[in-house]
Amino acid sequence: MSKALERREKLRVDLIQAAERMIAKRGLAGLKTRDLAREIGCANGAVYNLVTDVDELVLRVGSRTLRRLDEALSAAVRTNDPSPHETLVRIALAYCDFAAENLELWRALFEHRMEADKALPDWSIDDQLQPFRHIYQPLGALLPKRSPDELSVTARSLFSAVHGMVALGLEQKLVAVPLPALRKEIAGLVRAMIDGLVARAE
Amino acid sequence: MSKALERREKLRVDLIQAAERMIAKRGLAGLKTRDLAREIGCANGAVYNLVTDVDELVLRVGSRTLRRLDEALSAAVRTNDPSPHETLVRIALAYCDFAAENLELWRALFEHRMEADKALPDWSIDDQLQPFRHIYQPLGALLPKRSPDELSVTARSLFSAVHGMVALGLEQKLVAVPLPALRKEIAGLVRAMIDGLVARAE
DNA sequence: TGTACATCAGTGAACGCGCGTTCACTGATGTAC
DNA sequence: TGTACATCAGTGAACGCGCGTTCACTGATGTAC
Repeated sequence: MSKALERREKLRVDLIQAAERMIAKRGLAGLKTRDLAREIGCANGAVYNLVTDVDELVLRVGSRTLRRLDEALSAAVRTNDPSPHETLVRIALAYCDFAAENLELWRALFEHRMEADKALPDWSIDDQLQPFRHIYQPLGALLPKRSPDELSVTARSLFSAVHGMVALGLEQKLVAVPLPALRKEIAGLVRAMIDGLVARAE
Repeated sequence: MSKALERREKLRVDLIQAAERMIAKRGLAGLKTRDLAREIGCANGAVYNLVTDVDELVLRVGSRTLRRLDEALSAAVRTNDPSPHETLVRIALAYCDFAAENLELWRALFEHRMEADKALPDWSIDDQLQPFRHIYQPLGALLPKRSPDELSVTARSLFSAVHGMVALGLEQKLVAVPLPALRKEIAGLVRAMIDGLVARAE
């Protein structure tokens, strides 16, 4: 039996990786069970032995994406320049770079919607909260008088603002912004935001 | 013939308004030609005499939404306090309020994607650029040394940042943020951004 | 070691649903004489 | 004013496609004796 379980587990991992590649290449809407089955060498129906749902599959891929994002942000935090100011700028730029390099996977994080009645599993919710903690620390150093709750809220706002710039910047719907220009804009606005926040806190 | 044309034109307007109501109520994904036809009292096929496409219909609704957004922002600009600083805050809050009050219509603006090969018609592109001009003016007053091009870019960034806060704030996917708290956050961060931008420009 | 049996992963055809779009047809409205 | 004809909006059944999911069946793997 152990051999069978192993095989099954390997196939499950294959499936999730194939789904990841497929989303990365063709976007969330390009994810099809039949193509996945062909890719990992099994029948269409077998997918449902490995995973209950396409929804679950998307969430598993999302989980991997969030973990990689988390690593990218971690790397941006631990660098030689420990100034919280510059750390926050690096985090913002790392976010921008990650989104640019993983465009479709990153978009999938926000595009995906569950049916109204189906709840997100706990492991997925957990994943989604991780990235915030990187912002929380340096922000606390800059705004020492804020309570943990206030800091959470501000961290979230800061993240949202950067997210907005990245999202519309990479959209390219109307105006194509070259990536270096976008990075420069983000760095500038993050510095301005932090300056302003610190000045107002004094 | 004029009678017929009039009737046809009225039906066209009915159709677009019905589509608007339907998106507002059920979201972009809830828009169905058969429901629309029933709503305006004609056969399913007749829709295609009034409009070439569902895509066109969505863009027409988007056009109306953008026009209303534009009005809301205009109203935020012309108030008794002419300080560009506070004007920008009012614009941001007006954007937030508009999004909250027109949640699904506002979402539809960003969710809708044309098929890759089909281009946006000119009138639609035009509409989408209008809202920026409200930010441009007061921002120019605050940053007099910037060139028009630089100002455009900064205006866009500022808009994107506010958009991000509104988008994630209204998402409610993980953490539900009450609207008043969101407004306060936005006002705070916009003030900080502007302070920072002005300070850095000196 | 060998045989009978049980389990369950794997198969792929078929179900089911939803929906945008088309199309042959009709009937009301308008025009020509 | 009346008749024949043309036009074209309006009809709704049918097409076509895509795709997630199910399900009766098979065959390989593992267990009991």
